[in-house]
Amino acid sequence: MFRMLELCLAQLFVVKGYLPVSSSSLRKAPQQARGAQRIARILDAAAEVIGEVGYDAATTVLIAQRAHTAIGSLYQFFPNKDAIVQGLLERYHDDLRAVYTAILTPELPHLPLPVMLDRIIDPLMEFELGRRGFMTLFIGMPTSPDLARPVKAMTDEVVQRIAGIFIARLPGIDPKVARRYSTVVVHITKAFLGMANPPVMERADLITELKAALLRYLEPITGR
Amino acid sequence: MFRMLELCLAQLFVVKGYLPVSSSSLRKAPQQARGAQRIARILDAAAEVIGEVGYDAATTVLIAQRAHTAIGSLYQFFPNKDAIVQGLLERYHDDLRAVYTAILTPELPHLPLPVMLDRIIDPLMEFELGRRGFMTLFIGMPTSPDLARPVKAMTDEVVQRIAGIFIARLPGIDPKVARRYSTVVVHITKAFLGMANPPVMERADLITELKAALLRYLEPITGR
Amino acid sequence: MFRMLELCLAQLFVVKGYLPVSSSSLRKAPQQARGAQRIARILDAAAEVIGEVGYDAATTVLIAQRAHTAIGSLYQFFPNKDAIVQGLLERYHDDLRAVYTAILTPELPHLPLPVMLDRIIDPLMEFELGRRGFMTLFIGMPTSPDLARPVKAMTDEVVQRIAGIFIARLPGIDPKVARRYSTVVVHITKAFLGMANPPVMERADLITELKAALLRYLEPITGR
Amino acid sequence: MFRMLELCLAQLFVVKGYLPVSSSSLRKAPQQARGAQRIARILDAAAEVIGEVGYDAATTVLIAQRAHTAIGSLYQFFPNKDAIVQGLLERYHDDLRAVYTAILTPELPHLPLPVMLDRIIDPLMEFELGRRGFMTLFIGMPTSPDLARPVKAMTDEVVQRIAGIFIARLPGIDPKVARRYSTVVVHITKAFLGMANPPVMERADLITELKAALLRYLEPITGR
DNA sequence: AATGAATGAGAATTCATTCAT
DNA sequence: AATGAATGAATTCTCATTCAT
Repeated sequence: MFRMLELCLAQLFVVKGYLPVSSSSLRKAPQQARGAQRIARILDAAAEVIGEVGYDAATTVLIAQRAHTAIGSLYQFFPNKDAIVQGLLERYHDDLRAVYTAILTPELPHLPLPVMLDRIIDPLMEFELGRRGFMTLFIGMPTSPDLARPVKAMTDEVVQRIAGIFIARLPGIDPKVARRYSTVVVHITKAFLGMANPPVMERADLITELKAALLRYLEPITGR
Repeated sequence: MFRMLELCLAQLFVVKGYLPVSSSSLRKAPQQARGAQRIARILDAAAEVIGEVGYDAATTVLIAQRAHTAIGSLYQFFPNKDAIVQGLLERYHDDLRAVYTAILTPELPHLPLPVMLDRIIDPLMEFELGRRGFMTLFIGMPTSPDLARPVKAMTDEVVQRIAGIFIARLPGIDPKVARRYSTVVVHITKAFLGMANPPVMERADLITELKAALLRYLEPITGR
Repeated sequence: MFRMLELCLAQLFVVKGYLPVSSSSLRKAPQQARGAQRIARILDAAAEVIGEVGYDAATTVLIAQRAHTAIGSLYQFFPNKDAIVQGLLERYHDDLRAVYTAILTPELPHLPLPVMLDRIIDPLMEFELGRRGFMTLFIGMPTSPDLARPVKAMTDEVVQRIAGIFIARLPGIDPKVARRYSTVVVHITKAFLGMANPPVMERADLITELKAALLRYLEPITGR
Repeated sequence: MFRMLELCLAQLFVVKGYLPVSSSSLRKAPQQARGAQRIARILDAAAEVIGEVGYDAATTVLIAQRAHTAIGSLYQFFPNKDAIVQGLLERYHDDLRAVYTAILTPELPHLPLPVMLDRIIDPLMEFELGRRGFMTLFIGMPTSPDLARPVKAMTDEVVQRIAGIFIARLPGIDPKVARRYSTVVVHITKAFLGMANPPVMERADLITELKAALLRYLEPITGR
């Protein structure tokens, strides 16, 4: 009887909650559909809770409650608390890769700079602003090395892709220099993301100013 | 006997550790010089420990040990853990105010932009890069509202001062717009600070690029 | 498809695993041959796991996995964890009875003491040294009363049988005294078993010394 | 007020509870008399509880309650549950050493065998039968390697000392052989200890039979 | 009957804070 | 005032057992 309700709720969540593609942080792969849904619900709950109170204050019990799950179920799939966050980061990472795949068309590096920035920043902002848990983890540099590593890996990958755009646009550029510019671009973007979470500026202004800052920073480097 | 040694050590620390000017976070004002030194030592220790392991992992016992103090003594001065960090932030705030007082000379707003930026950024960077505890707290947006408040207050004050420079430089500017530019400048600077702590770039490059980014961002706004 | 494989595996195990004669610890008697095999597999698995990690660390899930069975199936046959061990002990008890039946021939009490000891100790040692799970349970005096009871019952039965040999050999002996000697013999034997598991002595020496100790202890009592 | 009572109780316990000599398992050495008493009380409680329910079922909360102490206090001195048992074993080991020092007089190896056994077994039995926790740990071969190690070390030491007696008594004996006999003696003694805990025999009979068994086992080896 | 996900009481351990000395 | 032992609520994680499929 409650089971029915639970299943219906699971259906509602299914748009939001889905199985992470790469599941290396899981204790075991779920063998029933129920399990996959529950994993997704736990990750959604973790994202919410972490977004609200931060990593340390996000207790496993709190996450389980938010996921309408028993604490034991949580540990059936995730070996420990860190693994939950790793799972979350993996999911974000996969999502992010999907966004990049859509952004990085062959003609992108050769577009006029303002257009190129629009093409990059708009989908990225839409992606990131919709995920409070993501921002908390991605911006707030976690202290545990097990968590810092995937966050750094994710950042590095983004830096590498942006550097790739520069290299395609300016074939003669020293790759190290390209990485340096890319690093700056990524961190400035992170900074603007940080302005959105406890919002210190109108969101429209935020995006306008981010584009302005990046445009002016890059113009002397890449040309219009 | 140990007391003697302790006092001598306190003397050595006295350049670094000193009593915060405003002591609203203290349980009571220290009655003796020894007490003031102890408070300073505790704040130093807290800064170190937080810089090393982050706020949550910085236990009160760890801080007390680092300060060569008994945990009971710590609680004699600070009512709880948050108060220690508040005290730390107050002290940072006071330090920062001192730096600003030195920076904000009447002629500053009228200097050529690159010179102005040098005058602002160099002492600021020197100040901030020397304080790991500061960066951890100032960049990592603490989750507890009691801590988020002073951090926000501090950031707002900096934003206000920078906005003041813009207003002095461009008398007709809308103060709201000035604040917006100032907010951007401050957050970009924060982002570059974040690149220093687990260092992702040479420190010299960091400062060069920060100045470049701000210079180009501000040039169209303030003129050279 | 997997079922086929499972049945084949069950066949392979069938020499080792068989249904316990007395099945008082079972939730219900298995209705099909498959069920009996499954019970045997579970008991085999329990013996292995308990022999390896001890009773407390032998989780029901571990036992089920080792038995290539779902945890739910395990609970279909055994009402709880203790019942598994009780079933194991029952099986051991039955095995032990079989060994004794073979040992206790009518002429046994009248053989020369060294021959009698050979006839008793050799098959007993062979039986016991081959069953790590047995030794763990039988020597390590379980704390739970539900488990201590069958272990005690088993020990008592062995004591009784050995006492019976003494009484047959020395018709005038006080049965209480016979029991006392028997108790000593059984516990000394247990002690030597304990030396085998994390081995503290060559197995050959072990048996030699056990026989020597018992021979010398019993000689003055029973005569050669 | 409660403190007074507590201190009085501590006085009562002081004959039983005392600071372990070697305190390698402690998290930190107690710096106040209160702390030393509490450590002793915790060890006493652990011995009782383990003696009653065994190691696994002896929860830290149960031990703390029995010691009239908060769980936190327990962990102030002992880093984890294993360390409590290690501390207990250390204390037993020290006690045992004291007993041996009293037993092992220079003339011991040269006394008539029955007298020698009396001199060894009587104080040893008195020591061991008074300590249920000791027996549980010493006889029941713990599964955790961290606990098995000290138990083994203790057993080895006893074996070594007994072997020393044999070597002193029979100067030409192969030390390896002496060790073997000693091992047998120690394990037989352990077996008789095991008969005392859930008692299977009158204590007087127990000691009589132990002496008989050892006397007859050793007579052919060491002579009367 | 078989499967394995779900449940939640209970275990070990930590740490902010208090309190006796 | 200074010290550090004492406190216990809170946290992470386990595992025997149940239940939906």
